Amino acid sequence: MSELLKKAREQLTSKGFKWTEPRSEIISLLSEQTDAHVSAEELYELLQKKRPDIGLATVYRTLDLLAELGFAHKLNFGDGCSRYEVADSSHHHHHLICSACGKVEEVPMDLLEQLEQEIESEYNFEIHGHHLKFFGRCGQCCTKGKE
Amino acid sequence: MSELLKKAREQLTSKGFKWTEPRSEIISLLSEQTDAHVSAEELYELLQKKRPDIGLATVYRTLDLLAELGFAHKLNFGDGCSRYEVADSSHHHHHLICSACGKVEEVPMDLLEQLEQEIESEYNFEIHGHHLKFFGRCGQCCTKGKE
DNA sequence: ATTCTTGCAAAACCTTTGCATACTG
DNA sequence: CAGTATGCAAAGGTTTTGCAAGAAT
Repeated sequence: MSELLKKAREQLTSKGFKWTEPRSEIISLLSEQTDAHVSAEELYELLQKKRPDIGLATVYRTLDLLAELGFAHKLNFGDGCSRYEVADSSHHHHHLICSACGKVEEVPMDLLEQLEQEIESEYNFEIHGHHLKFFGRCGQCCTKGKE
Repeated sequence: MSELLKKAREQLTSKGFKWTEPRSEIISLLSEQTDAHVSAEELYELLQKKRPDIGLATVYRTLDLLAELGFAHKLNFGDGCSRYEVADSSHHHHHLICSACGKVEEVPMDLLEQLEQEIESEYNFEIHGHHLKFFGRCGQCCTKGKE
């Protein structure tokens, strides 16, 4: 079992949740989607190939659980469904969303820690995380627009 | 007619859209919701009191149009529906979302302009806007949790 | 044994769409 | 008038839920 799965198992069982095959498969598959932000439906489709016995509702329930435990991030790019990515504390990043073609790019930066501290002290709000999205036009679409 | 409505009318008509009573009423009502981030459904309910003849579909269509024109911001706080606020260039702000009680607070800061410039030059992405959300626990919920 | 989890199908929910009618410019 | 916009109801898509059966500790 991979390091990641072990960690997930620990987190789940320590909080009274049970470690089941469907959960293991879903977490494993989600963690393989390093270049995509998958929706529940997409993950379910991928899962069908290997485990056609696992239902869509279980995918939804597991992803929600993972998001609640902080193991995954639930993202919204405005395309009508929630999308998920594994939370990785060593890989903080933001998203660039192209309004023209819908492409989502990641920006590996995290320059908000100072801002977070300011807000925590000034607003009496305990910050657990943040989500920063930039909207605009990607390089390709900018080029196309000028042709 | 208020300054804001005039501006909206100009923006709409200059782009070939028509200025109608439903649109006028919806924009007017949206601009009054200064302390709330209303959903389409909520705005529709409010509108019912004054104009029961305006349909829900028109509210959706108008809000979408306003968001496209940049006159309103379409927001997602993870509560299952889109929420809207009038875009006001003089009032840049971010959102603090309490995971415990769901309350959304506004932070009147905009410290991202420098970061935007860095990203634009480094990633060849033309930024039009951003959404920054902080998740955590508000002061009230922190206090409750400790009791 | 007890508690949690699952699959299935149905339901709930928000949002969009088709179409005939009504309105704007 | 021509082109948009609207209301209504129906359809669409995503997500949640009830419940009986199954699995984990």
